[in-house]
Amino acid sequence: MGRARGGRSRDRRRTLLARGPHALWRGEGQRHRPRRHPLRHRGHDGGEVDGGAHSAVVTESVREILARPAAGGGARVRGWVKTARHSKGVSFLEVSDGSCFDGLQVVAAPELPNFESEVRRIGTGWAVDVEGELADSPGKGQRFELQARSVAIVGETGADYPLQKKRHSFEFLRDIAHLRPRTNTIGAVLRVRNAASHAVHSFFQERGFVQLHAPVITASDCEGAGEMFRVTTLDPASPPRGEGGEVDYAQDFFGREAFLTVSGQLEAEIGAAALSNVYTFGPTFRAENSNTSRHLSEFWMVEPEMAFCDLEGNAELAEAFLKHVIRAVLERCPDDMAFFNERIEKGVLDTLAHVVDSPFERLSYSEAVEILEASGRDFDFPVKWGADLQSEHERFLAEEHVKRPIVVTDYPKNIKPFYMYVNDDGRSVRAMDVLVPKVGEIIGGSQREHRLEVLEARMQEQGLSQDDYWWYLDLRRHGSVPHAGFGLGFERVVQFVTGMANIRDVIPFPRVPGSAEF
RNA sequence: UCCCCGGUAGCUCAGUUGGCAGAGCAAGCGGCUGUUAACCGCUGGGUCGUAGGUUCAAGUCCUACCCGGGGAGCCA
Repeated sequence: MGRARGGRSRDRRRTLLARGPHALWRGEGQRHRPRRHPLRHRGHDGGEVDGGAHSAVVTESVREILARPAAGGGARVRGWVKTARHSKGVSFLEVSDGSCFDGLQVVAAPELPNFESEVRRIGTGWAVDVEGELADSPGKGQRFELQARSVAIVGETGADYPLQKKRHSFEFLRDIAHLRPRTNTIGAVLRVRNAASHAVHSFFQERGFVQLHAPVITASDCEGAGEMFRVTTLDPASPPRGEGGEVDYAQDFFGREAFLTVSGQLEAEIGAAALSNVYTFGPTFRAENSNTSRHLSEFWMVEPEMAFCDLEGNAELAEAFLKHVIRAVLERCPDDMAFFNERIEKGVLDTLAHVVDSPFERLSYSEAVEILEASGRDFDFPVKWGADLQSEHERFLAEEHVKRPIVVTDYPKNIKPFYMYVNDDGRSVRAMDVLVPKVGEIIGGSQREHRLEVLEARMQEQGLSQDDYWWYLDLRRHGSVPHAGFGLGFERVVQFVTGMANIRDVIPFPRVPGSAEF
């Protein structure tokens, strides 16, 4: 960011960047205040702020301009040209600032002093600062247009600017992740992702949950879940070694082995054992060599944990939660969602409306097995009580059998982790998976084993050291209560809502095996 | 990690039985009074993923590797 390349203009840009968040905060607040002349703005201290070309003050966003009740009055737009159409007597620029799906059409006439010298050269991707009069547009495709009084060039593009006015493959866009937020699709994804993220917090906050900040660095391999990324400051070329030649992690930064977290669940359980209802929402890391459209090495996970709660309450919360997030996105991003419905996955709006309006299907694992056995399908993997459900089984249940999200509960004990509550039948645990069409497992959760003796027995069965989990066991010695929670893959929710086929395209900077550019 | 498919211009792709490397878009130049992925004309642009091999001749056939996609496993 602060690399000193150019002289003056570089410095100015840095100043703008430095003021950015503050200016944005003020811009957000504008919506709740009476409208005023868009070219004159008040600072937060009430003073007038320079509306000149280099002010850091955010004027109206394109979204706000397009939401004006009527044309007339001045307006200013700063953003990036999505497409430019030039003819001899007029130039059209579609300018987008990312505030909404649509750009604002700018009409530039030859009377502008820089029409020949600059305006007619403007192409896709140029950054511009335009002031003018907002008018009803005589053309089709937009309600308003900005008739420019001045068009200032802020930044040009080189001849090698890769984004064109045509469809690009998502594979290509991943290679230019620094530019792809400027595309229609990724821009829409990022706005939807933002709305969904906000909805995660609003859902829990409205219900009195406390957000618990789980650690990113952890010393124990929490659930025995998958490969973990090691965190170390030892010299990889010559780490200190013990007498047997093994690496001596006692000399490492934390005095022991450390890793990036694969789940905040165990810490969330600590929170629930005091604050009753908590949730975590943060990045999670898995070093699995997974190469699929549904896995990332770094992803965001939402993990609520509730004291005095059983599996039924857990499932109810999961259902209410998904519906809340979907409703929030539909309400807040209608234009973006219309685009996804049209260009990315036809019918996704109907699917989401159906999900929001109908209750999730509930099935026990045993019932699911019976349904699969009775389906007459020739599955690649045989269906048998005791074996985990395969992708093809989950897909059949969610996509064909009920055609909406489905909650499968009470899985065989042997295929689930040690911390899940053992049912009275002794062979199943109070686990649940929420399966949705296309994406598959979107939520995994359980009622936790809060009985010390049972938990210890389970850990012994699975060969886990009680020393490593001493604090987890200690929670069961002091005021232990039934509790439950789940983990939800945030990117999978965004995938489900947008209809995007590949999870790498719903996170701004995807990390997958062999790739951590940007 | 396994199975299948692919890699040709900046992008998206075509390339016949092994016989001169192609198109559309983009870029550059010119034209066009209101466009909507604007339109019309002209011009430039190639390590055919990489390294070997077969052949008079390889984008095309063979081998290995690299990268990407789809599916599977693992999971969220």
